[in-house]
Amino acid sequence: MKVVFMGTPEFALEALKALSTEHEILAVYTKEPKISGRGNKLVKTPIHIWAESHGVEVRTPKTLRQEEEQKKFAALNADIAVVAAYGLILPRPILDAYPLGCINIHASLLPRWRGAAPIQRCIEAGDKKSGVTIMQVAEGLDTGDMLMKGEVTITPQTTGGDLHDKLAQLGAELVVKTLNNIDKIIPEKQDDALSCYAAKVEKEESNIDFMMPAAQLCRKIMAFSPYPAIFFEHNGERFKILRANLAKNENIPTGNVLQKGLQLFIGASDGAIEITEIQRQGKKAMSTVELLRGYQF
RNA sequence: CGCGGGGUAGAGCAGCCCGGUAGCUUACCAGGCUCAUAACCUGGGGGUCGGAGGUUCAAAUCCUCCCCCCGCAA
Repeated sequence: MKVVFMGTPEFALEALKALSTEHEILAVYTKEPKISGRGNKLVKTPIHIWAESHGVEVRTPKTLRQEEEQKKFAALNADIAVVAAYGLILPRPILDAYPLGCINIHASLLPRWRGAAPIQRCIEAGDKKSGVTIMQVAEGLDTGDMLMKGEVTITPQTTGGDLHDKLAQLGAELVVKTLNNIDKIIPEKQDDALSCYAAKVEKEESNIDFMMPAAQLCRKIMAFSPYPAIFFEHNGERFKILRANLAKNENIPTGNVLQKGLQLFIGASDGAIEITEIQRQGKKAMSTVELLRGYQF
């Protein structure tokens, strides 16, 4: 099939790679390079870099609202467009440009967790499973008809990063499968009554909230690990918490950070958590045991 | 030129400002003590102090350039 791929972050890359092995990628749409990172350098998206190194045309319009862009899109004459965390809204003319329309790879079991940050929000909420939904793109936010789903389980040890990687992989497999069976798949409507929204992750959220119940704090830490990561401040330094679990038998005052031998605890509102993986500012991530060999709280 | 931290024994850190051939914790090895819930005591091995120049009688420590890692901001 002739495919136009639209995506931006790392999450989309697996899908693009998988599609490229079985289908023809006519062009790639991605966000334009932006000033980012140390030194404020112009950084291209992972999709952009991959496409360039594989000789695929890259397009980086700021918006698809203009008729001119829409015509250029349609002129590619693809069979279908595959979208994965692209970041731009697709207007009607784009959705209707190709015979098979646009399908999206969404990192949740829709209709649960529509929106921007399904990976983090489902762990934070304590869901026992998550997955990927391949769906038709509609005008509403992640409301289109579903074509295919795949599940993965979430354990208390699953971090946002772990889930991200698994879902990216799963999404890649499913989207290929979807394209190969597109004529046999019967689209399934979403039950709006079961939907919920995964709010964008805001910067302020990564500042630790000691008033949270311990269990919830743990989930949030795992959900936000490794990025953006929950942090606390101590001795004027910032420490990212990358992994934590409930500390049942510890009684630590809310908001206190307590070192006990080679263990590190933090008091939440109704109990304590033990930090097991941590990153001191300016340092690499390491197990708490390693840090405590040389650093005293 | 966005702001900043760091690269020192296997691991984690101190020392650097106020130059004088390196220290702590842990791990490892040996011996001792002994049933200790981070067991303890004694002894021991292990380091081109990221790389290259420079200043100096002398540089991990001061100066210059380079490489690598990371936090913040966006």
